[in-house]
Amino acid sequence: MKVAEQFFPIPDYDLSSTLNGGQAFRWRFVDGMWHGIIGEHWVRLKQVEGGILAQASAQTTDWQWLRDYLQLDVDLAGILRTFPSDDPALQEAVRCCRGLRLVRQDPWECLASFILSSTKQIVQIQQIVALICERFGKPLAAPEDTKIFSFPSAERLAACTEQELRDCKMGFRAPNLLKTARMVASGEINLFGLHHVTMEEARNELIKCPGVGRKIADCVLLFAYGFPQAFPIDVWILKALRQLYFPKRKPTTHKLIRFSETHFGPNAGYAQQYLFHYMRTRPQITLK
DNA sequence: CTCCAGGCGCCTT
DNA sequence: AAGGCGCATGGA
Repeated sequence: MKVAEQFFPIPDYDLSSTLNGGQAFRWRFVDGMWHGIIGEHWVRLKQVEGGILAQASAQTTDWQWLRDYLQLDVDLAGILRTFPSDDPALQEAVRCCRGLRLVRQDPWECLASFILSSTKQIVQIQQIVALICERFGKPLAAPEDTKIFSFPSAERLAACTEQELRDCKMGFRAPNLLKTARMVASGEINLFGLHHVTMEEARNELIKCPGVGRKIADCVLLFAYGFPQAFPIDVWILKALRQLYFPKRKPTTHKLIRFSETHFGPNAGYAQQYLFHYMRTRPQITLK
């Protein structure tokens, strides 16, 4: 197999916690490499000394799509310095998964994936996403004999029946994904436009989609639009915030939203991802 | 078997 | 404003 190969020198980039940490759902670890699809590119990434080794199709000469996705130009150390210094729990979470990053995803793929995420475990979300890609995605030129597909466009999903989507095991989320796909395909929601408005305006637009509330909107704001202060509060973060910061009381999600806006600073979204990963990988330490 | 999963929307107080 | 509940499906 002929492939193009490129080395990206970068410190503090942990592929495992980044690609398998519940931000994106199409990465698989095979024979020591992370296999993924970004737009219409297949790619394989390997964690090596001092950076990341990437393989892509042989005709690849421009790697900017990968640099953008991995956010290689982000100054992680600078971001970590904006975290509150008087927060031992957060500092411990950072020590525990140093090199965890946020990637920059396609808004439609991110929105659709997180509509499928509600009350599902990450493994199941991965399975559902894999099914809709196989069935409704565009076949892509693949290395060796593997079959790979793009993430299905909003237009393609908009043309599905609700039953076709239910057959991908998404249950009650099917009508939400279908209606949202139709809103995006028709232009009723303009996902491209949200790059140029404030976070609050973008959130208000996203929440118009059925099946999209505050939490899912914040995931899209953080993982696709790159608003670093977006702070999605799911059940794990809810537990973390209550146990770490309010062990006596039991504040509501609304109160915790207020707390997160002031406590974590301009990169609250990164702090959220560290706490999320910390809770999921070491729930028994200090927190239970 | 029961409980719960990167929630949302709608229904009661 | 705050809390309860149903929603499909499958792991643990």
